[in-house]
Amino acid sequence: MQTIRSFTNVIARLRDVNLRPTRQRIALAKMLFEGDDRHITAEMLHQETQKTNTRISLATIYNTLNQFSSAGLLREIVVDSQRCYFDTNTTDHHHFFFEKTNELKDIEAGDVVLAIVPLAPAGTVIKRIDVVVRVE
Amino acid sequence: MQTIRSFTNVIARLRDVNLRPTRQRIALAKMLFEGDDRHITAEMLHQETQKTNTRISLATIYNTLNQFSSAGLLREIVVDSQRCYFDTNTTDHHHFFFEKTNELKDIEAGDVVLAIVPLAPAGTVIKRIDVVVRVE
DNA sequence: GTGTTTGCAAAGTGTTTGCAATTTA
DNA sequence: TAAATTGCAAACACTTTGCAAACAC
Repeated sequence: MQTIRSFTNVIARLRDVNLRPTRQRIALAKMLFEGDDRHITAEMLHQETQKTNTRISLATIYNTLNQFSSAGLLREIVVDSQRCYFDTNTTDHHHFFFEKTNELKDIEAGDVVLAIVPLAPAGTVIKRIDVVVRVE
Repeated sequence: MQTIRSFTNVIARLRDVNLRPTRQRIALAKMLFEGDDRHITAEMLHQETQKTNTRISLATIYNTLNQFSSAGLLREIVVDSQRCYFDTNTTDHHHFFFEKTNELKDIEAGDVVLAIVPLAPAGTVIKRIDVVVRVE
């Protein structure tokens, strides 16, 4: 059965990263990791839980997003100094940011290629290169 | 005389963008636009004013940075969802962000080159492409 | 003088935290 | 039952705003 399989998948995924599969984490993981890749904020997720009679406090959602992010299940995207966005796609890729709607969209791999990558300043290591194409 | 010339330059620059050259704006413009390019936050500028007996309220600094930015005198850089950074270099260029110290550094033009630039999604126009190289 | 700008204090956002109650293993 | 997690409310950090006093022209 689809629901049972995905349920156990989510639990295994949480266990893998040493997070106890609590009711809240399972519910959030299912929302985040089943279906297509998503770009979400804490507030968006919170509203989504409320529509589905899953009662999870906003504080727990913030904490969970940060835990998932530290565990490598999510990736934080910085595009706006007002809000934290998280991406369920943790592979290397870049984003369009729609300034009118505050929405994010993945750029297809291959549609952005850096011809020259700068050397990290002495004593440092490149952790990540973020390319944000701001459109309006 | 150096001081008088720069003083009048700053005033002309403010007038150019239709901002009345008030005591506060002149002081901030001098701090920002004389000398080398800088990456600053409101709080950093505020501390700097306090060290030089220039009394300017934090609210005015926030408002002034936003006005300068709208006027094209500064450019906002989004690297951290906690703080707004402004860059006095408004020409096209990219940044290193040092995650340990929260500092920004320009990447030399030519050290980042996009080999392929994505097409803007239908109905949109690219406003800007930001490349942030996060180092640690 | 008239309209603009400032500074203050208050309000507003988004996020984190301390702690008692609850849940997981 | 021991350790981890949750939810609440309070605290936080950064930023904006309303409004009276001060300033620019």
